[in-house]
Amino acid sequence: MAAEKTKQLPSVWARQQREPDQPALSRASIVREAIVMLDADGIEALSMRKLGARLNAGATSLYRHVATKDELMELAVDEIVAEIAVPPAGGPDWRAAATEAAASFRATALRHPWLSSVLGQAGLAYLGPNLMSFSERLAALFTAAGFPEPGRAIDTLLSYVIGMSTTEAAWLTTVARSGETEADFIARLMPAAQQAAAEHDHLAESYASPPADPVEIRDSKFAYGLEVVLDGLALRLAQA
Amino acid sequence: MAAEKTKQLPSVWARQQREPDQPALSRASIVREAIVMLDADGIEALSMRKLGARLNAGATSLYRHVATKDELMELAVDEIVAEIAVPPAGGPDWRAAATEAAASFRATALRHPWLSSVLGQAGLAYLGPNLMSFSERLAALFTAAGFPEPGRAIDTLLSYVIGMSTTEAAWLTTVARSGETEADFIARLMPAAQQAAAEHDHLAESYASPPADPVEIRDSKFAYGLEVVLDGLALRLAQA
DNA sequence: ATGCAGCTGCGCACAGTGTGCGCAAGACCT
DNA sequence: AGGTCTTGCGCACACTGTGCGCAGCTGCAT
Repeated sequence: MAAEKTKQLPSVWARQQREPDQPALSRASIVREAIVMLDADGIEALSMRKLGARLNAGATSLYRHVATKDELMELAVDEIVAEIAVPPAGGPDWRAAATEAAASFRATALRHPWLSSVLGQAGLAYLGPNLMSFSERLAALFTAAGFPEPGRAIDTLLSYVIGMSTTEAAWLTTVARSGETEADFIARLMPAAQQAAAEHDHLAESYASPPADPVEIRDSKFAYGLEVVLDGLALRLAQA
Repeated sequence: MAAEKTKQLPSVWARQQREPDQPALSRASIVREAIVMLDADGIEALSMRKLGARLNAGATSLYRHVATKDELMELAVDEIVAEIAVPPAGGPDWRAAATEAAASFRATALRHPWLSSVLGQAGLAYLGPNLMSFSERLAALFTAAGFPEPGRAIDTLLSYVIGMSTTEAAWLTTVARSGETEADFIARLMPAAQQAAAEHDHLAESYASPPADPVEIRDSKFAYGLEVVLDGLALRLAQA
């Protein structure tokens, strides 16, 4: 038993060579695997122990490459931000470009729903390289479009996109935790919602409509709000 | 020592009457005290044990009134939502009313920065009574203003407000954790930020401007984006 | 007056969490 | 050949949420 624990057998044959192309443990591999776990089981399922086990390592071994779990999350967020596509600046249609960037942000946030949880706690004060270049590309886009205060326009657009995506991601997480399909979950929630809304005229009416395809509803809701924001921004641009 | 633990002395005189006006433990008092702790020390400082201790009760006693910690958070959120003021519907100026509601939401979110963390994880699927009446009042406001699709207008506005408030709250939480004033924290962060932005032309320029009053900056940033969204909504209203 | 049922609070215990510390073993440079 | 540096790991600590069963109080039925 003690021999098992020390794992150090006297025979050389028992000791296997380490694979050189398998970098064992590295910051990159840790972050990559953390993202896999986060995507699969959500934010509260990620623990250093489980992550270590997934990497054939002890929990505390990870701390050689990552100062703290919070730092790990920062790295994971920055890694994900790289997935957001921002069209190059200088194109003829800034609105189309902004729409594309917004859609890419939303798609990324929905692909990794835990991202919103982290943003809610830590915001965008991360300074990671991918986040910086994301911001830079947005700044280039809006500057080229002629906005006198591109920073404000970006903050406005991003606030909308973050708010809507966060709400959606939280909803999808709740649905996923229930183990049901979205339609089933809605159907099960409906009576409670209608009862809670019974005292409120406008809400009751809005709950009265028959259920439609939830995915389509969310898509068109996002598109509607995005158009509203872009209309407002276009007004600012025209005034400049 | 054993006598201390059982706390049950044989003498009647030692046993003090329970104050009847002190309801000992109740769902309301638990939620109230939880909010106090959340406001004071943030979301990660709230534990059932500490909360119980604050109420002169054991940790597990709370579970008689609250099913789980998550449920406690739901109750706390709904309690806070009651603080958001929405002007009555039917006034002459829907924009002013919407602005007021948005400002009240933001002020509430900044007064209780942990709220954003919870929203990021659970969204608005709560169905609490205060949240329902909040939604109802918004619906009344936008319906009275004449919006053909008040739900979409509300979702758009709320997404912007949530996104901006969440970002702000997260930033303020980070600042608060540092123990410095916001200005000091910014000053300390500046070199790192400038270095990270060095490779990016537009960002470097935006970081080059001298530091201004951060509170004023945030206020005007919020107001700018709000006007943008309301302009976009006004356009929809005019087209109807 | 007596007994019984239900409610409240609590201590114990379990299975987990993040992470500091010190040790062993290998890698690499001198 | 020796010394320094890096990497992984086991142990331990202080803490978390919460299920379980027990003790005492309250109020109602007999």
